[in-house]
Amino acid sequence: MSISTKYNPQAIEDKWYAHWMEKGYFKAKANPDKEPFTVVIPPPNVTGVLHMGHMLNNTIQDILIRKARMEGKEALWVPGTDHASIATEAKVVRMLREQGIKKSDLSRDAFLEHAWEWKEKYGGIILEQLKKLGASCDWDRTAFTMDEGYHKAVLRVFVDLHKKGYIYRGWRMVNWDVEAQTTVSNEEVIYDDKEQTSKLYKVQYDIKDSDEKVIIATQRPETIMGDTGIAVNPKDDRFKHLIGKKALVPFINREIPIIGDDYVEIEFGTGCLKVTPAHDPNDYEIGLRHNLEVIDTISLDGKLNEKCEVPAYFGMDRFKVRKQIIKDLDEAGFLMGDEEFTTKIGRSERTGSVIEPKLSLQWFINMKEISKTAHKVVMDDEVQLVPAKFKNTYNHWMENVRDWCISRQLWWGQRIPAFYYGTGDDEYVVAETIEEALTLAQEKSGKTFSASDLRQDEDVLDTWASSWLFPMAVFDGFNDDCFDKETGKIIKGKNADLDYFYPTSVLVTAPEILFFWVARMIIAGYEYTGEKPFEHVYLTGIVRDKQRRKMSKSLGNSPDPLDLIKELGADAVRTGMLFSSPAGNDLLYDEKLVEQGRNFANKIWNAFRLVKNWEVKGTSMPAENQIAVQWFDARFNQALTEIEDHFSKFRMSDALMSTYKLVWNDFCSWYLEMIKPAYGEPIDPATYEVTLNLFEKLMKVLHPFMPFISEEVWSQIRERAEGQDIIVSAWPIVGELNPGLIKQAEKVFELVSNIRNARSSKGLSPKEQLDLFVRTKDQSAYEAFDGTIKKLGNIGEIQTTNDKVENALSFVINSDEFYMPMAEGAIDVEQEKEEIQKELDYTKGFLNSVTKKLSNERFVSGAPEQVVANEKKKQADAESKIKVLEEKLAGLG
RNA sequence: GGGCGCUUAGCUCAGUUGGUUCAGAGCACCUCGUUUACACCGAGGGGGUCGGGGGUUCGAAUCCCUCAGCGCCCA
Repeated sequence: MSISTKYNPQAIEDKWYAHWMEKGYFKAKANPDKEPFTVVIPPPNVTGVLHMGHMLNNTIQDILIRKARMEGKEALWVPGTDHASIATEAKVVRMLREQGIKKSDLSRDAFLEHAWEWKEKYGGIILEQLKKLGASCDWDRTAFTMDEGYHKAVLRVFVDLHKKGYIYRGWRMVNWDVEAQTTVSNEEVIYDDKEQTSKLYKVQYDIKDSDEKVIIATQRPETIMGDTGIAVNPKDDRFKHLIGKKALVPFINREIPIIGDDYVEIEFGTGCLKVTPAHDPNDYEIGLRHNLEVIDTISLDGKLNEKCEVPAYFGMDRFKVRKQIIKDLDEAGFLMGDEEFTTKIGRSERTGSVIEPKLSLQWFINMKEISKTAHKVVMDDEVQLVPAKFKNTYNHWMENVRDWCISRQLWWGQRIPAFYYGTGDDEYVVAETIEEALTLAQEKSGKTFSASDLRQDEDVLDTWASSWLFPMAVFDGFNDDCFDKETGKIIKGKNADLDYFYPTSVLVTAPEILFFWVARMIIAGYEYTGEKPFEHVYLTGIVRDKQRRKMSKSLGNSPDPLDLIKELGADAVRTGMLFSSPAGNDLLYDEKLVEQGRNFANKIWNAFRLVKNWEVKGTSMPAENQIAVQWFDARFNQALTEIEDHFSKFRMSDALMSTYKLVWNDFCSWYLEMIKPAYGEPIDPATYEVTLNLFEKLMKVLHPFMPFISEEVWSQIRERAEGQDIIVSAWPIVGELNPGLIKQAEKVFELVSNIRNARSSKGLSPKEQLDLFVRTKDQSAYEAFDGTIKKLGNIGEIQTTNDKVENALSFVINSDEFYMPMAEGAIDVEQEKEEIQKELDYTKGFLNSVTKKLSNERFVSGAPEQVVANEKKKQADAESKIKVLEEKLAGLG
């Protein structure tokens, strides 16, 4: 059989993915005989393309799912996408603009048609890309947050929460994105990495009935016309006498009160703060405290309106007005100078335009009450965050949880099911359908309406207000059968999938969306099912480049994952991502890591070639192979124990590293070398069979990490019947541990290393065979491994001796002495003496420190028995080693 | 400004309640090697006073204080 010396992943990967799909291995269904293991994907955005973050995130999910599947669980990974209201709408608007179509020229329905078209065309790309990675999702269950059922669920929840009193409508200071013409959440406002230099302008205000003036400092002089107060710190001796007087706004001479408020920092600026409640969140709060008027001088498009009372500014953009008013103030003598200061300017994550704080009527969810359980369960580890350090962050957010503004001034998404029948603030009803709304409206108002009298709210819901239902909604948990509108709960026993697969097992996601999404899913989960949505939340790190910069398209520092897969293979990419990725730690991406993964695949491939190319013939298993098999079996069990432990703690990269070392070091470097027949010689059938078994077990452990190569090797290593694929094979069980044997083997390996080392230190070729004399008290220690030592150390004869051997290469391990006789004159006695003396000095120093410790009365009485006993053993070992070395030295003359 | 966290070998990180194998792993690096699975390899090797200082203790990478630097979340 001829197999390439290089592993070539491309053809193999596509072949196996197609095979798995065809066999339906990814599909899961409610099966009471099995334990469920469920993962729902963090739905990628429909506008997205696969980036390195997805690679990491989905690799981890696939590893968990594949392992669970092999463990005999009903493993279900539900894929899906979310509709990404703002991002998608922005994309569609841009696309239309390129075609010369303005959104404002389209009706809502016409626009949505374009949006759906766009979604159908591009929305599934990312899921297709995940297949290249090997993701074993149940694709039949692919969910989308605007699917018909999902859409209904979102509306149903809105109606329900409104009924329960959690949803209300109110005026709030929101982050207004002038360009996208919508509010965005606090989390969607980004502040520049670097602080920016901005100017603080000093503007003088006259005081009514007084010759005194106040000078305020502001970075937004264009909002002056919206001022309704001047605030000073009541402790500020410079100004406190002014409190209660009236100041006059420049140009328009509006009388505004001077008030005292602790918020004002005495040191900052001039110590006088102009208060513009309509255009600054802090000012709004001050305004509330002092009952100040709210004058909204900036329109939704970012231009000043008539309320600013200066006709020259009407319809002018806020930033243009800033430039203009500085000139005007200066000319009129109000400007008293400016100073530079550093600030951070908030911009919209979506459009990059400067966020305008704006007072507006929005829908909110009152979070205090509804989030209580979700707060508690994480603190109590009922829902476990991994790594646990995120509990702190979570706690802090929950303790200060703020109401959630859920309306967005967009068209793409779930339109808020509120229907207005009049213009009054309270003249509306909330209902799932217009028919219900009509009934409710008539009941509430006592009047008779037709459908056309009702006007549905123009806004849609925040995308997170749909994705927070994901773990329930993907199982159609809000359908008419199982959702009880009276109690606002999902009833058990009405939905087989939900009953079986929910709560899900693990959620794997990025810490960035801990609040956006994770916390809210926990809230929704308890609200509707009374249960957690998932047992564990595994928070991955962020993928960064070597300079620790976040990977991003705009920086161009992210490789294209698909190119990478094409070049090096999906298995390599998967392991590469994982090699350096402890939970919650950022991953510094380096293509070297992926290359390491590729090298690993190649190593496995060549080990496979070696074994597969052996000629099988002969008699029984030789003794050295028997011990090798026993040892590797013990080592495998030990490693598997470690690997299981790592998995149980979600230490995925450690689990991979243990597997890597088991395969490369223990199996390839030691075991295969131990049993490898001499060149051209056949291997005995028993050793061959056992080796195939071991290889199979290794491939199983490897499968979750490297599904493709493990399946390929599995398929070739033995004849397989239909359906005997590794993906559905049984995960190995830890067998008998044999720590004694492992220890013994370690000693032997150390001996082999010493032999090789001694040889190479004398410049001898490894091919040159030597004999070995062993001087030891425990002759049995090395006996079992005689054959191994001969083979790996290229030793001719092994003999025990009671005497020193002259003219030999020698070394000491613990208190055992080893000699390899050399030709006369090959040993440099002086050099030898020097080396022994060096080791002797070191050992004496070591003994000294141990003895000192043991002669310390407080140590002997204070330390645990075990520790003291151990020190005593160290002392004895050192003493005997010194004796051996001294004898040796004496023997050399 | 408030809260949380980090600093261990050139790089990325382990190090569980202070005390067996406590100073480790992978990669990188250096030397040697075209040995018959693999140079995407093999054999061997060097490298850290655990950020600085102080304290508790018989004993500290591990606990406490402090200084310095970095990061994250919230305002």
